[in-house]
Order: sequence, then C-alpha cells, then structure tokens
Amino acid sequence: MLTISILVNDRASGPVSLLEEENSVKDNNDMPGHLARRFQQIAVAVFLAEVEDAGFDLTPVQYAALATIKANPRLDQVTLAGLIAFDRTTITGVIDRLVQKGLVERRASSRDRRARELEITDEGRRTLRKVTPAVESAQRIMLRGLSAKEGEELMRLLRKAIAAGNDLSRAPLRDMQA
Amino acid sequence: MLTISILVNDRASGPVSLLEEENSVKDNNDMPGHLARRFQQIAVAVFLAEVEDAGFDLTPVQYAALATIKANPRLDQVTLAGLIAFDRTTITGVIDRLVQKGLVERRASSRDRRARELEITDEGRRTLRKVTPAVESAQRIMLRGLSAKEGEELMRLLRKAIAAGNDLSRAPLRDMQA
DNA sequence: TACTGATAGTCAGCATACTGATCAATCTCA
DNA sequence: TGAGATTGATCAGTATGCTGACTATCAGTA
Repeated sequence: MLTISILVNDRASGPVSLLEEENSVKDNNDMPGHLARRFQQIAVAVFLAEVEDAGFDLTPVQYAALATIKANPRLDQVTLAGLIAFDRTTITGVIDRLVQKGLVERRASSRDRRARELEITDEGRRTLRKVTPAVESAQRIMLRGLSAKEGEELMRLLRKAIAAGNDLSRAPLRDMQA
Repeated sequence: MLTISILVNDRASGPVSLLEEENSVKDNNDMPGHLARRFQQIAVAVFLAEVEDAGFDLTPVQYAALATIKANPRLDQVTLAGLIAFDRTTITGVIDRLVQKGLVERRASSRDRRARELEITDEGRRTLRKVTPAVESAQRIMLRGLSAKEGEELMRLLRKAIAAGNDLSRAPLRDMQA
C-alpha cells in the first residue's frame, strides 16, 4: 500500500515501500514514531534542566499530577490518571513520591472505601507557584527552533493526531464525569 | 458530564501568562511537553500492537537498533547510540536483549579492545524483513487523524524543533564520523 | 616511556510506562 | 438480596531513559 507519500523518503530514487527494500533502512527522520521519541526526550531534558535551575526537584509527570491535584480537590487516583492520561499503575508511584516530598496528602475516601482522596498541601501549593516560571520557560525552549506560528501549528497537529489515537494507548485521556 | 472546565483556561478572560495565575492551571493541551508525552505514548502503543499482531516481540527501540546495526556492519555501541539518539547506558540493555533473542551478535573489536562490534544475525535479518509491514502500518496508524499533507507538516515541524533542541538532551543525534 | 586525559562499556540506582495479577469494596440486576 | 461483574489501588516483573561512578583501554605528549 504505497499511500502515505508522507512516510516515503522519495528524495530522488522514489522508493516503493515505506521501509524500502532489503538493503536499505528507512531514514529515522521519516518515521513519526522516532520523531515522537526524540521530541519527548528533548522535552523532558529541557523541563528537568529548567526546573532544577530554579532550585526544584520535580519531574514533568510529578508537575502535571501536582497541578491537576491542586485544580481538583479530593481527586481520586483513577480520575487523576484519566485527566492527564497516565496509566493507573504509574500513578501509584508518582503519588508515593509527591507524598514523600510533602507536596500531597493521600487519605482514604469517606465515600468509597476503595478510593484514596488526594489533596495538595500548603508546601505543594508554594512549590507549584514558585516553579511555574521555570515550567513556562521550558515550554518555550523546547519550541525554540520554531516560529510562534509554527509552534502553534505543531501543537494543533499533535492535538489532532492524539485525539484520533487517544484510545490506542492503555492510558487514554478521559473527561471528568459529573 | 461536566467536562473539564477546571483544566480549561477560559479563553474569554484572556490569560496573562502561559500558566495563568494562582488559581488556574494551564490546559495540558497547550503544553508542548504534555503533547509530546501523549503522542509518544500512543506511538509506542501502536507500534507494539502492530508488531505483536504480526507475531513478533520487538520494541520500537529494539527495532531501531536492529535496523541500524544491519545498515552499518561492525558498528560499535557508542556510534550506534549516536545514530539513533540513545543514551549509551541504555544501549547496553537493549543489545543484551537483542543478543538474547539471537538477532544480534556482540563481539570484541579487533581494532579497539574497549569496543564491541555488533553484527546482525541471519535470524535478525529475517525478523527485520518480516516485521517491516507491521512497522509501516504502525507509522500510518499513529498519523491516522491527519491528512497526508498534515502528517508531512507535523514531521517537518518535529524535525525542525528536534534539530534546534538536539544538544539539550544527554543523547543527541550524531553523524557517523569518517 | 610514564603520565594525563579522553573514550567504550558496564553497573547501580531512580523514575516513568506498561502487562497482568490480586485484593477489597462496590455495583448490577435477576 | 445475593451472585457475578466491575472498580480503585497496589504489586511483581519488564523495558526504556537518565545520573553518576567505575574499569579498561587508548591516544597524545612531556
């Protein structure tokens, strides 16, 4: 199926297949999967560097969780996972570390004894406020090769591709239900 | 369904800063770092599903390594890492698993006793050939929400952003020297 | 040649992510 | 109501990725 001329590196020779034949390997730069990995790799590195420069020890994942917990009081872990598209088994460890750092409290829910209620602490609130400029800065830096318009377009296309693929990962994004 | 007005920065009020102030949290969908994570998450899931459906047990990272080893006979690990932008400490484990599966041979280099020479096996060659359609298919599926033109544009913008950020991660892409 | 610095590879340790399993609590519906 | 299904959380196991440390080796030079 030679559709996808997008994926084909037909610079000159006009190959027939995405991965060309026997003796050639497709250029990584034409594989969206590889580009996704590289961009994510850089994004994480930039985030960690900016946040550390600001004097904090917080990963991108921990930041997203913390911000979402602050915005949604008494959130349970499964709902949190849905809001930021984390696997529920990953959340356990992330929350462990946020609790350990004193940024979040985890307590039993009164409504559902299976569930845990998450609440941001004052310290968590303070950290979130103070780390924000570094996070903003990181978002800018990871797009520094693009014009403002290109950055917008990249985000639009990513959103669109993600929306179409949302259900393909184990941890799809989910709305809050009522 | 209340949706997520919580996470939405209401466009109407005209936010001042990227992350707005105290009581609001930026919509994840406006954070390139978050979009990068999501897209990569989906890309990996799609890759694994397609490859498994085809009857193979190979991760995206293992596939990239295997293809690059095939294309570059007697490659050493550091050069391999540079070609696919992996950290050198990650390569060790990846190669371990490829060797374990009988797809790659690792032997001492005659030229430099510190280095290891990597060589694809016949089995590796066979696997690579047979898994290729699944890999192609995965690349298509992860862009299924986009038109051909949009997919092309997404890859162009990712390449551009990555090029500008290449040196920001511990594992930048490197050319083969000599 | 002996010293110095750089390099290839590995390892320990940590933090995502995922699969698949388990346990307890809750829900559904006959 | 009560059996079966579902759900919230956790755990064990595996695979990236990273930091930082370490060994062995190499290359250049005083």
